[in-house]
Amino acid sequence: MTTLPKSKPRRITLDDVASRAKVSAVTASRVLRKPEMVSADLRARVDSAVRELAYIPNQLASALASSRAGRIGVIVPSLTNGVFGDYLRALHDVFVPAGFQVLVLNSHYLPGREEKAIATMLGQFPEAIILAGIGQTTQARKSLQQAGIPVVQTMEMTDTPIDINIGLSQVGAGYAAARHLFDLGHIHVGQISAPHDSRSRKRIEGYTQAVEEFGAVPMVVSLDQPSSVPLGGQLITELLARWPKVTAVFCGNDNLALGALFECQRRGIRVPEDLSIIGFNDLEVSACAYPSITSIATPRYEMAHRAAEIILEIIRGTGNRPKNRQIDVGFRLIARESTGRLPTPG
Amino acid sequence: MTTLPKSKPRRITLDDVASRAKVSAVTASRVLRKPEMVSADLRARVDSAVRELAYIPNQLASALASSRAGRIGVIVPSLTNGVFGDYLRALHDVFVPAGFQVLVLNSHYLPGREEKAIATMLGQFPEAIILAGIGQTTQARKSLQQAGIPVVQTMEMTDTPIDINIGLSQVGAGYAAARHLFDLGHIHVGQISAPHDSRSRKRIEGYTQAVEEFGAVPMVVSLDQPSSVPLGGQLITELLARWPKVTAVFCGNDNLALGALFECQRRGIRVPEDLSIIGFNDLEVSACAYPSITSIATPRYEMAHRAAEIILEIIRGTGNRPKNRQIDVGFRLIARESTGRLPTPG
DNA sequence: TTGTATGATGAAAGCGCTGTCAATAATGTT
DNA sequence: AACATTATTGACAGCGCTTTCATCATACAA
Repeated sequence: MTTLPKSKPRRITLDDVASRAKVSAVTASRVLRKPEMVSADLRARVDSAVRELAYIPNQLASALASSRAGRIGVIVPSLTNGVFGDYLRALHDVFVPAGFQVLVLNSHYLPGREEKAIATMLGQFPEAIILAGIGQTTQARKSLQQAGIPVVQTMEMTDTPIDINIGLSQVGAGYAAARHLFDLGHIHVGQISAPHDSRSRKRIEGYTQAVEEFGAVPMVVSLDQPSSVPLGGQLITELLARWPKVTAVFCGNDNLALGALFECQRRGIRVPEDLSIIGFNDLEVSACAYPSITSIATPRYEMAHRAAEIILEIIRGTGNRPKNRQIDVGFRLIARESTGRLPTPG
Repeated sequence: MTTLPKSKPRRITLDDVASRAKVSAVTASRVLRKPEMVSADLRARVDSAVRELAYIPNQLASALASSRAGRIGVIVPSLTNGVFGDYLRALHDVFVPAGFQVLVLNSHYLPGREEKAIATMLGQFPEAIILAGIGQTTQARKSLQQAGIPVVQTMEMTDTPIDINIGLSQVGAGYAAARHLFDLGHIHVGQISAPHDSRSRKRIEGYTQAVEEFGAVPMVVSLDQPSSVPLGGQLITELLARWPKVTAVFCGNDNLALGALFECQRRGIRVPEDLSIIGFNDLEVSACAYPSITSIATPRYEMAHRAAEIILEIIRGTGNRPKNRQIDVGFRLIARESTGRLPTPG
């Protein structure tokens, strides 16, 4: 293997800037990191050298030398799921102004992929890691604990957090959703979901609790696929085929609810007169659908925002961890047009 | 400032692995990078040391030393917009198996933010950069050209690519959408959009061309906001208030189309009998909405896939650039239920 | 047997930057 | 005037890894 004749243009380094400004490299570095330590004169010289050479600092070298990468690692199970839009936005809103970079990796809802993503992330020396969910593999937990950086598990609650846990009770929220339907007088309450992640399964658990409490029969249809709007149509079709008496359905998330709604419209099933539909997550679309979709609002933005603030405090502060390592941000039922009282016959 | 008493646990390094395996650091490194160069005996010893110590290589150091970061920089204007879901998935599908990491930064549809994102990205030593759109600032173009790495501009076409351009004619696609409505016999064809990005504006341009060609009057309502489903409802309301005779509308994207559809349902406007609606991008939801929404399908997955493959070839290949630096991947009109022929009165 | 490819291993030298600490100049104090 | 204090600046030594390049066995050919 010989070197290509194409001479690769050498990149501008700090030394180039320094020699152009006729100062030492250290001074040039300081102008960029701690300008207040450098006299106005030299600072100006360095600044203009930076500009003239269009110098871009090599973050790799910087991070290696200072062992502060200025990075926050985030691992989410999906980039396309609207749920993580608000979540990521909140993280950016806090970290970017604070001078941190947010690195996002996708676990595709697979614990194995998440483990790999965590290893990759750790190799980048992040200063903290934020995870969605609590279902990390044992190996992953170990690596995270060894890393000695703040780790925040979000979205759901656990009694054995790796480090810090901020989320909400998915079982409780699932229970609340089902309970809402029973409270409206429904007896035959179904459930559809794409239990790709443990949170969906927890919500089913909550549903089951409510069903048992009301002495009803659980009717669950689920397909282990990525959740999507069309899937909601498929699932509701299956549910109604299996249990024609169903008058209300709890959909594992708002996308499924929307798909279910469309399918009902297509088949002339009136919502909520013939079938009540409740979703989960309260995506933006649910409020403006027709009919608007009842949902459980999860404070995703707030949750991520608080996670980010806690991390910042730990990183910059005295290193003290917050007193309570477990924070429950709760949820809220938003009743809309898609759920209605079961009409008493006659 | 004193050192914290909390002794930070030193991280496992390659030297730790090497000494545990009783080999030199170089050998340990080779076991990880080029295992075939090391004898089976030593390889086994190093491998088990890696496992026992749960060693995670420091990518920063690795990248710095080899000046190959193994990273591809991607800058998209939005993470929540479903359009970029397929796009990012395609990039992952190609790059991850090839041993590259995909770094995603968000420009929030702002050229200034994009310029900053490009600078940040360049500071990470990516081996290639993929951009959405062609509207980079002059400064950004300069930095990119200087970087000496492959740069791919996607989503739309330009005659003056920074390096490589793969996309589709947004003007042409906008024209096709409007034309479809005129061809169905409509005369009063409106347009609604959230022209946050230059692509939306190009599509309006295409619409305007078609309008002129048919000797009709352009009727455009737009709000410079992030596009969303509810916004579609607002915009259609405004459009119908201003031009009540409108019988067909071209929505800048499928989210707006969906919002418009819901608003019509709410107000008892029948789609397509009273109003035809065509969207743009062909998101998954459009096919299963009721009525299903006519849209222009853009080959986002294919486009990103080809971009990724071209980059891989350049990086690993002889350094030869492809012959044609401009690739048009086209688009496709998908007629569905939401657009119909204008009923001839009487 | 001697010489020479071949393969496996390690020593040393950075990659580009920042932390530390020493050196110097500028200022204030008695 | 002699000293102490403070503000600037630079020399040097790594951060953890990879890339030469030299070294040493080993295997092969003559």
